[in-house]
Amino acid sequence: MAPRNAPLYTQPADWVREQIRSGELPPGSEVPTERDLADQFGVSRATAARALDLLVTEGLISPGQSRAGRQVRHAELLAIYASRSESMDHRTTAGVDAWVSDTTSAGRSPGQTIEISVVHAPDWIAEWLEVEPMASVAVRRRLRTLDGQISNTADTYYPMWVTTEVPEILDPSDIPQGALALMAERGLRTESYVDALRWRTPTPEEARTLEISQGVSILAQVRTGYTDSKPIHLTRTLWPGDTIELRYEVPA
Amino acid sequence: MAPRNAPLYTQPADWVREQIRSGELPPGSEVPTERDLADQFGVSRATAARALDLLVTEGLISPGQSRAGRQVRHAELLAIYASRSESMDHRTTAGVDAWVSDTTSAGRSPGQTIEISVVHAPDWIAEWLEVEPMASVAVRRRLRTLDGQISNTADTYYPMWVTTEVPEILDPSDIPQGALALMAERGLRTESYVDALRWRTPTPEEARTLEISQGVSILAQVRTGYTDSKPIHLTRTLWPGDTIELRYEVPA
DNA sequence: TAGTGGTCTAGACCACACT
DNA sequence: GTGTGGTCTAGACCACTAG
Repeated sequence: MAPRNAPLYTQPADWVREQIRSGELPPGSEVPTERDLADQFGVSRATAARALDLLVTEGLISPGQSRAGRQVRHAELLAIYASRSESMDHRTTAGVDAWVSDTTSAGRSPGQTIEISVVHAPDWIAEWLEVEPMASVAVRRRLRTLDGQISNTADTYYPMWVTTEVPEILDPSDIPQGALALMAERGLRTESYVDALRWRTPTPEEARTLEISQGVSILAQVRTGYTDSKPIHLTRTLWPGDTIELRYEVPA
Repeated sequence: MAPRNAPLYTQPADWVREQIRSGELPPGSEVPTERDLADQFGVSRATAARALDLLVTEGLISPGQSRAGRQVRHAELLAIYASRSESMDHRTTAGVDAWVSDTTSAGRSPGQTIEISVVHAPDWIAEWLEVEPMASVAVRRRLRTLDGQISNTADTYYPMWVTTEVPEILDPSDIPQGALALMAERGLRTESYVDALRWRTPTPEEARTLEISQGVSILAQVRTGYTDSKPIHLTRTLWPGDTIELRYEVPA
């Protein structure tokens, strides 16, 4: 199976991976310690550690912290429909936040906290929103949880002229029907989206917020909403890269 | 800037990263060797190596191979429109393969090689294509290059009943107008897509094909095409995860 | 208190690709 | 040849956490 000259650390890695795959090590259970693995395979602790690091980047086990050790991660792949050709219009007007409705219908328990602030727009935001660099923009920062675990962060930026039309945006409480529906009521109906998807390593701050290790990468989804070819909002959602499947349903 | 108890290896990493950012180390230039870095910062070679490994996973430098050393990578982010609300219909009927037309209009030089085979469908393909597991399906494997460099692999799977309608699919030569346009001529017009996007670590074989190191992750884009709510083709495109920005333009 | 992962050192051997 | 990165060893110290 393995190539002739495979590195030594692939042996412990393959063994633990197989233990997980077969169910011998169920989700949540303790992974053998580096020292135990080293003894078992007759390798140094560094080699055993490298094997486990491999499984961490594969998302199979947690990084482990001091005495707590490493555990087998729950392999719940979250499938999110980022666009749905029929119900998109329904979602933005149904009076329910899309995140809440999507995850609830999947049998999960979502939650979110909201913070409002006004910041100077970084270059990439200014470019998408077509405002001057360093211009003031309003931000609604949402930290979303799923079944009590941190799932993603969603920061929505609005040009200031939009907030004068829809001042509720600056209110740090939940907007029951969703901000998009509220904007539509004021004549700012989102007519089209552009999503830009990038996959990168997190900054230390992002890694801390999402409670992931630096080895795991993240998916940055930047959604810009337009009305009359004019950008009116931008949402950057950061997902842990290995637990998410994004789906787009589009007419041809 | 750095936290108080930052690991030692962040120092060489930060220094080299800054050299690249400032242009002191331009794309294509040689990165200092592990041994030189170790001397310069008074650390062991392992620590210097760890610093450079960090930059590899960030996509800033190449992994390096024996005497060739490591080079600063060309930071060309390739932006691909995976869906465009207006020109989608145009692309599938214009008589030009979408990959060729998109990259050519961006001023790049695309190329691709094609292999045809018939295989038993793995579970996940059988599920999307709604055929029996292990049923025979036809595959067109394309290895695509951009300016001479390997860019991505695109494997398109067709249920066998489709190939009886469009036997040209089994011909291992380029289909000038594109397979989708040809299918449309035979009454199999793709009416809608579903794209499923996942980010994961590559298998050793995938890493070899795409000529990337195992540390870098890949984007797997699985596009299933439907006509009359029936799946008629599935394309799995594998991109090196850190060089690609996928964009979806969708009506709301 | 004891054991864990995180980090670091100072060596070493190897395959490989440039010269 | 010669220097490179890839790998491996056998130690070590530390912060942290569970019991």
